[in-house]
Amino acid sequence: MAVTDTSSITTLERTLKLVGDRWSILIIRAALRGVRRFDDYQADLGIARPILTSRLRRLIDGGVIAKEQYQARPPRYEYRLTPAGVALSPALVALVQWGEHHMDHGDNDVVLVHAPCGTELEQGFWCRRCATTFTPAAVRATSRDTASS
Amino acid sequence: MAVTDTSSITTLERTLKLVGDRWSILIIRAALRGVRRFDDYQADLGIARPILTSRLRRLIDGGVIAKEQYQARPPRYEYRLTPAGVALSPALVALVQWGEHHMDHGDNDVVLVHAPCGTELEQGFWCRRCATTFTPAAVRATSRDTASS
DNA sequence: GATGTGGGTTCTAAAACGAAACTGACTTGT
DNA sequence: ACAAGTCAGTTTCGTTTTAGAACCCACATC
Repeated sequence: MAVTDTSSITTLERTLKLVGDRWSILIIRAALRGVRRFDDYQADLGIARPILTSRLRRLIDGGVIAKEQYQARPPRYEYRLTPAGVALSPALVALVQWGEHHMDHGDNDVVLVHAPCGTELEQGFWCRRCATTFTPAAVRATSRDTASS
Repeated sequence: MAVTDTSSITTLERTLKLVGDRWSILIIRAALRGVRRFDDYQADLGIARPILTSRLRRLIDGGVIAKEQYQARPPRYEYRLTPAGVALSPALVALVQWGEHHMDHGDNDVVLVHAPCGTELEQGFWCRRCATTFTPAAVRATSRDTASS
């Protein structure tokens, strides 16, 4: 399975440097749930305040979260996802999905479903041209130049 | 967007405790690429040996990787993904995809494509019943009982 | 003027990480 | 037989990150 190749190591590594820790993904999920303010993140996640400070800064630098002032005096800010941050939700969903299916989940049997019909969703790769879904085995990495040729 | 709910916190947290560090995902990618042996992981990733030891142990305990003896004397082992480990590839792909699109990638423009036709893949949520793809906005979390009703 | 709130910083201890060397059980070459 | 090499780790030690508790500051409210 050729999901990656040598030259893409850097990108994944940098992505993981940004969100590949125990808190960032949880912060992003909290943001998706509507959490906006410092203290709310702190209470919601049970994260230590200095860590939250540094994670928020890193996510802001990485373009995942935007810090917006919502009142002038005293200056108060809220932290909300950028479009790039929202675009991380497939990764988040993939992790939640995997956890629900493969971790020994004692008490909770939560599943993610297609809201309109209630059917459990599958996550797949979609080819627009072929109008088909396919498995990881049919994924290939290539450079952008040759991809469009 | 209702990707998650309160009761699934535990599962995501436990999932991240298993694979939410800087190395585990990279180890899994190496395994997907065919890396099998201790020293090969070490050389491929540039990871410190003691860390590799502890990560492999954790991934084995988590059911992501299996340790198999491939020769008896001296006992030598290889570390390969279990089906659960392979099932993490959508999450891995989602992260790679996101990185390619949203990180400022200076020099590498690698994209993931549908191997048969070379078209860049999209990652989506697929509803088997409706035979349609949909966005994160149409995802809802529910308990397993009510999901199938 | 006392207390509360939001958004942090400082300080210190604990844990994780990394580099390099060492161990142990064999295999291979001479 | 003896030296050197391979694989899969462990040990040691020093550095970096992370966690937790407490503190600080500007302002708002009672």
